[in-house]
Amino acid sequence: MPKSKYHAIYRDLKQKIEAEDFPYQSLLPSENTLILTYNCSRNTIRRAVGELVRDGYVQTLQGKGVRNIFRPVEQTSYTIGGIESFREASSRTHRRGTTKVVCFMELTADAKIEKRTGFSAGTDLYYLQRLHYIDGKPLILNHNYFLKSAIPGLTPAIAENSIYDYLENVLHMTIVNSKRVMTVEKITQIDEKYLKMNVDDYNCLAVISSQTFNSDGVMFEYTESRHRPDYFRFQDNAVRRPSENTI
Amino acid sequence: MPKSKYHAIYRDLKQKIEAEDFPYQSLLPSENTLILTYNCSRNTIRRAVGELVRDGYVQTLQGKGVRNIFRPVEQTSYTIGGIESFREASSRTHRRGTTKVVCFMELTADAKIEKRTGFSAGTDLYYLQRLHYIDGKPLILNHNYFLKSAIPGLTPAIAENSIYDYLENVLHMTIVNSKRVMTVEKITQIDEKYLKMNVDDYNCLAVISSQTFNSDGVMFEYTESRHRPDYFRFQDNAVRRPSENTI
DNA sequence: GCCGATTTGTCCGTATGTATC
DNA sequence: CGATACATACGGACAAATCGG
Repeated sequence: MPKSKYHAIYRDLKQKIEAEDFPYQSLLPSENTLILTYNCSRNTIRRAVGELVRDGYVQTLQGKGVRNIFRPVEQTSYTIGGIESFREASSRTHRRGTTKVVCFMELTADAKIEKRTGFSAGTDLYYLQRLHYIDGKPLILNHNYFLKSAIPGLTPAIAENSIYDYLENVLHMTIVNSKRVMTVEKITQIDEKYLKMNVDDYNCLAVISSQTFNSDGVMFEYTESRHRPDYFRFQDNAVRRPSENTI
Repeated sequence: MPKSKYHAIYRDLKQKIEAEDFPYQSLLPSENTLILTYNCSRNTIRRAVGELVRDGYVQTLQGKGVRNIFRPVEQTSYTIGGIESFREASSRTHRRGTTKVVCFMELTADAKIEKRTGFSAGTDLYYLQRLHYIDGKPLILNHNYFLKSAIPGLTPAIAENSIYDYLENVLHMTIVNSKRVMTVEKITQIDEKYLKMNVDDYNCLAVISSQTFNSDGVMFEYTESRHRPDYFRFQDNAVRRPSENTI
C-alpha cells in the first residue's frame, strides 16, 4: 500500500493514459502544469513520469515534452521488471487461475541441487511441484525450492493458495529482488504428464529460473517455472540508455 | 557519451563493485560518506545508487544501508532493460560476432504485414534477413522491417555492419524505446536452413519481437529475432514494487 | 521498552544547462 | 533571439526504519 505522493500521481496519470484521456502520440501537460494540478514540487512530478517511462507508457523529449505512446495492449502476458505471484498475475489479467500442489516434500540439498539452485549442499529445503491452471488448462509447472530456515511452517494448504501472501502478510518477510534467467528447454516426461503436452507437437517449453532475495539479503527461493510454449508470452519495455559503449 | 555527474559516480561505483572492492553482502559506504568522497549532493548519490539497484547490483534497505549483492555472473547472456545492438552485445561479452545479410529487399506493407508488424498497409519498408554468427556458429536469424521514409539510403553494406551505428551516428536519429515480446515458436524451413538445426532435435526456438521507436515517436523498426534455443539465454533483474494489488 | 544516532525514503524550492520551436 | 520544456545539480527538511545502549 504505497501512500507516497509521487506514487499517487503516477497511478493517476497511468489511469488517465489507459482511459485515453490523452490522445495517442500527443504531449502530456508540461511539468510546470502538472506541478499546479497536483500541487507538488517538480521532483515529485519527474519521479512519477519516470515510472511511466519505465512502463513504456510515455517518452520524455528534452525541449518538447512528454509524449503518450501507450497502446491498449493484450494484457495476457507476463511483464518483466516486476515480481508478481501467479495469483497477482491472474487477477491482473482477469483470468481464473488455480493452483494444484502435486508434490510437497522436505529435502536436504546435495551437490546436484547446489549446482542447479545455488543453495549450498547440506541446506534444508522445501521442495514443491505446483501446477498452475488458467481457465482450467494446466499451463505452468513450477519447481519451487524454499529455504526451510527462512520459511517455517510452510504447508501444502498454504502452497495451494499464495505462498507470497504467506511470506509477506504472515511472516512479514520483505521480498526485494529476483534474478531471473529465461531459456528454452526440451520437455521432460513430467512436463508431458502434467502439462498434457504431446512431443510430436512442441518438444520444448519456456523456462524461467529465478533466485529471489529478501531484505536480509538471503536467497530464500529458487524456482524453475516451466511454461507451455503455446501460451507463453513475456513482455518488456526497454529504454535506450545514453550509450555506454562507443561502437 | 554521458558526461553527467551522477552517471560518472554510477560507473565508478559499478566498476568498484565488479572489482569486488566491496565484499559480497557487505554494505556500501553510507550516502553521507559518498557525498563527501564524490563531493556532490545527496540527490546525485541517490540517483547513481538507483541505477545500481535497477542493474541488480545492490539492494537499498531503509535504516540500514546499501548492500552489495553482485555476483560475477556468466556474461554470455542478453540483458533485459536496455536496448543494444548485436555488435554491442557481442563486444560486451567479448565474443567474435559477425553478421551476414541473406536477404535485402524493398516492399510495401500489405494486410498480413500490418497484422504482424504494426506498420500500416501501404507503407514502404526495407525487409532484411540477417544471420548473426557468434564464434562462427549461426545463432540468430533476424527478420528486420525498417520504415523506408525514416531510414533513407540503407544498403546491404551498412546492414552487414551495425544499422544502429548508421542510425545514430550518420542519420543522427535518437532511439528511445523498444517494446518487446518473447515467445517460443515452431521452427520453419528457413530457420532450419540458416541456423542449421535439426527438427528431430529441438523443434522450437526463442523469438523476440520488438517494435522500436525514435524521438519523433514513430515506430521505425519491427524486428523478429529467432534464436537457437540451445544458445539462448535472457537475463533479468526484477524489483518487487510496493504492492499495487492487495491479493 | 525507550531513546538517540545513523541511514535511507520522500518532498520541497531553487538555480543552471540544454534542446526545441 | 526569446520562450518553453525537460535534464541535472544543489541544499534543506522531515519521515520511517534500524540498531545499539
